[in-house]
Amino acid sequence: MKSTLANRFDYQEAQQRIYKFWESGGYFNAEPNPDKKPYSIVIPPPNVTGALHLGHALNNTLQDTMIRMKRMQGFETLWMPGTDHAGIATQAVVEKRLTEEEGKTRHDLGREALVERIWDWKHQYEARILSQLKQMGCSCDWRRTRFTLDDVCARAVRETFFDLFSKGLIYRGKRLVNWDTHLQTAVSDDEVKHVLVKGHFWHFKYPIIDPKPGEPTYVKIATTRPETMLGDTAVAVHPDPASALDKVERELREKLASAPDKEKDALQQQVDAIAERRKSMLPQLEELRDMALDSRKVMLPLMNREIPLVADSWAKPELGSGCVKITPAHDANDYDVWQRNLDIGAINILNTDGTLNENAGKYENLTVKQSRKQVVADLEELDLLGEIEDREIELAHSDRSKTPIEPFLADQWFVKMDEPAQSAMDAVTDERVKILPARYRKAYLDWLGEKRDWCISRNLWWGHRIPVWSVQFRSGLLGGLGSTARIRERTGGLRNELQEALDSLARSIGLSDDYYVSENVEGSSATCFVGVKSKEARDQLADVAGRLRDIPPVPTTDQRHAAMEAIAALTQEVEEDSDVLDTWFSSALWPHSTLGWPEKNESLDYFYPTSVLITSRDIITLWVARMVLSGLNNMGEIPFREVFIHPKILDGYGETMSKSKGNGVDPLDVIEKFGPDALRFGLAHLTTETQDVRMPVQFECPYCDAAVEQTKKNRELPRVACKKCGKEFSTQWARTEEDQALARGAVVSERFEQARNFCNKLWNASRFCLMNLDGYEAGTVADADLAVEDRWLLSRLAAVTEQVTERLESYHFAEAMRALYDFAWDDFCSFYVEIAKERLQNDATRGTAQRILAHSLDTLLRLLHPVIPFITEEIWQLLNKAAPQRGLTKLSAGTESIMIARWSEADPGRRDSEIEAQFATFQRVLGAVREIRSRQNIAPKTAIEFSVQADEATIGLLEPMKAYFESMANASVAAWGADIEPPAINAPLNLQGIDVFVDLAGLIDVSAEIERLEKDEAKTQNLIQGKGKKLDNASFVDRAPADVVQKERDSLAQLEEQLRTILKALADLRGQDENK
RNA sequence: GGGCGCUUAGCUCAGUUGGUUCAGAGCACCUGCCUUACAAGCAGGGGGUCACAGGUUCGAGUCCUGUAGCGCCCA
Repeated sequence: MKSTLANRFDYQEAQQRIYKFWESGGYFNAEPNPDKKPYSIVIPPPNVTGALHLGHALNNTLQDTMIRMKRMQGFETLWMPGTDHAGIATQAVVEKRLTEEEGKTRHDLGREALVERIWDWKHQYEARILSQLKQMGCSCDWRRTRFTLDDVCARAVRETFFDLFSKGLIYRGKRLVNWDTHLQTAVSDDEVKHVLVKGHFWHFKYPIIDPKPGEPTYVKIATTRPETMLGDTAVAVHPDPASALDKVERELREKLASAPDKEKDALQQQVDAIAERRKSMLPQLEELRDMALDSRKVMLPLMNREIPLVADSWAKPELGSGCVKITPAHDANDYDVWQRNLDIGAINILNTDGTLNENAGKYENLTVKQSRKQVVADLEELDLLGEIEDREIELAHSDRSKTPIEPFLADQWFVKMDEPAQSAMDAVTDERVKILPARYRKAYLDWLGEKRDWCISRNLWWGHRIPVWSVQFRSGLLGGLGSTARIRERTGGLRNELQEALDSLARSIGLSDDYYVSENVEGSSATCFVGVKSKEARDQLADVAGRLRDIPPVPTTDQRHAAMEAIAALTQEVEEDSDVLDTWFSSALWPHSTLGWPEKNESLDYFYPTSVLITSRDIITLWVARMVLSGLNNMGEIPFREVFIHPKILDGYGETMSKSKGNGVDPLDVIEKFGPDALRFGLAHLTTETQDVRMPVQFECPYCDAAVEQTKKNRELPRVACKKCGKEFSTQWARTEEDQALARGAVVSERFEQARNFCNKLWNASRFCLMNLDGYEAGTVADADLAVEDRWLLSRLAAVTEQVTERLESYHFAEAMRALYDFAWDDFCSFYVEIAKERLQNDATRGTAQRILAHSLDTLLRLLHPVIPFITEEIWQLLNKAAPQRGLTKLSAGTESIMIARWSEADPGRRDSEIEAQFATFQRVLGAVREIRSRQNIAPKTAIEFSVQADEATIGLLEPMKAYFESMANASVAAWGADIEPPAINAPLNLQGIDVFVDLAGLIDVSAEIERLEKDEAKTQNLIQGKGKKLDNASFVDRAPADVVQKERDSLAQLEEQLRTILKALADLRGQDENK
């Protein structure tokens, strides 16, 4: 075995073999087990739009690390995997491809065919994503894999919708939505990004109708979107312009009083401008206000529509003309004005595709852009156009299509948020859900605190269809006109009849309570909505709809037939809502829907609430908050006890990584180059408490492996030339055949090198152990048999075990990695293994050294396994062969897989600060000898002698380490003691309380040594001076704690001692120099 | 406009409850080593006015205030 063990871990070969071994062992599987405590995590389902990137890799590394540690700690551990359908994003990529490759739109294809294509896409990317996770080593229970659009999730969605619907928490309303004219759907506020663009500010004049003498003949307004004037329904003026101006002035003066000088001028100018306005404009604004109160009107040009002047505080007397046009259907602020002045009405001038509709008169069918141009031209013609200013405008863009958003009045479904939001806030405020790091609590609470109703409908085809049907009653049933109360009574009766007929229909196929007839549609007495719970119930309504369109009914039972006839007698049209639900509506249910809710089952009971959610900060509001409120609503219980928010990975320029920018890193490229363990260790090592980490990325030349720095420029090119070999390689942008023919340059980061090197170090240290376990005899080790270095290592091991456990459990991943890295490299490899080399040569010491090596390697592997599972498993298997039984005080056999080995628990009894201090002294002296050796350029093969002057206690500590100075520094002790004579020609090095002298007879580079000592002298002088000053400072001596002062005094004395040594050595050397 | 962060070595980052032989790590750089686990390594070394300005304190990279720059989120 030992001779065949390669000096590098072949992760390419081992990766699949080990993963299969785990899977076939069933170690990933979780089943409710009353003898164990549950620990569960649901994966933030990656969306199937594309493959995973480095951010996902980080996210999943952290989850797998926690899962693997908890599994080893004896918890029944479930990591629930799955993917998300991501409505808009996925439909958009498929539609885009459809256009690019076939020149077709979704309408050419039709709903069913498009959805089918999206399913194809989903299958392809889901497979890719799951494969990526597996290659990373993720230990999910794959049997349970879910998709937000699968049957299990769909059932949970329908159940939730039906519940909220029948509680009256879901309603339909005309609301201003962010309309994406390209995708032709509403998008949520969170999917809108504001971009600063260059635009204009156009000033218009609207004539006043029948001005009285002395009154103005027109009002001036301004807009950044001229075409919206076609939908104006009012012009507003402030109801109390005088006090509004006063208020603004007061605020400005306050600001002025405390402003720094350089801002004073600008503020003063603003104050002056207000004063000027009060003089020149206030009378007219007050007059307009009076006219508004008198119900006077203005003439909307081009449309020749009379629209009222209204008094509303949205008009700002300190800005522009003080008057503002009101377009309720196309501006959020104007919409609010409408809500305060309902009489003015709202006129929608847009079609869903962004062209103007019939309400725009002669501008119908023009695009927004065209109509804007035309409106401006026509107003100019009428001499109603004022000045045009250049201005930068924050323009809302759809994050999905990158096209400008049009505010648009549309029918949408909403969830009332007051109560759900409050419940979700309470859960965090009272810490049933802990958000870590705590600073993210604020974002969560602030957002929920707004309690804005949640728009849950999306005008898409890909997603959960909204389970609502609109029903129109037969007109004859409503009777003639009557009072509002009469109509309400009558429609109420019809709804009851319909509900009864639907209940009967449900019962006829063995369902119950699957329909809920809601209030009438806003403004209509003939139409109401029916919420539908189950899929079966939905199919019944589809049949009813067919029956109403005279499609012959399928043969059926009498009861069902009767119920359908009853419904048909009541209704003349039954229609399914064509929209789908916001994706977040289904992902909000993820923690319980994946466990089978609403079906009651053991897994749900056992694993819910989950233990922790690990995610990144950009979806705290979109997802985390909604999961909490959905969990509380459906389960009556929070979905997870903790939320850990990890950093985002940015590129070297501080920009987020993304495929569309070309700076995205594919985890598989990193795995190929550095291995899965290095990917994971590297990512965990980055996970500090900061909110972002930077990762400069490079192209890797496929020909010569050179790293080519990625720049903002070359990252967008289809081909890049290697800086080293000059050959060109292709990038992700390669489209032409010529480009694609070139070898592809992967995008990677050097930041994984450290982790790769660490894995290699671990591999080789293990290799060393394995090679030296020949003749290993299992057995416990008595404390009396432990050497200094053994006790030191065991003390360190106990400390590290405790640190790693504690740090991982509190999500301090980087700190845990640092502890492991430092221990494995510095303590275990650089010292323990080096010392062991000497001991392994000696039959008397060999046995104990082997046992400690086996035991400590065993422990180290277990501590590392959650982060670097592959390499630790491989070594574990080898160790099982070389040393099947291991343990210090109790022997036990290595488990068949390290995955199911017991997590190491720190033994506080092994902690020994004295031994650690003693060993540190040895390390310092050894370091001093090595330093002098190196300074003097003494070849490693040349043996040297050194002396140590220190108190007897220190020498006593060093005594047992004597042999190791020889094996580790090729240096032997000439003399050591409290009172020794330094060698005649020596290089001294001062440690606190210890002087090390290396005998340099015949070896010395005198001038180099003098130079070094002079530097040392200066440094020491400096320190002495600093300390002297400090101790001369009466207030320090008086006010600082006594022990601090004493420490300074001791330290000064020591420094002075050191200085004497340096000066003496310098004098000797200078003498030596002259002698030469 | 509001919120949350960041600014420490050429680069990417650590730095606990404020205490001068702890300003540190990895990469990069320099010197010397193919020392039988590891050259993806070993032994050493150089390199930082801790963004800037104030303040609190006997003492500030660390606490407070302000300024500048950068990033992200929300309006």
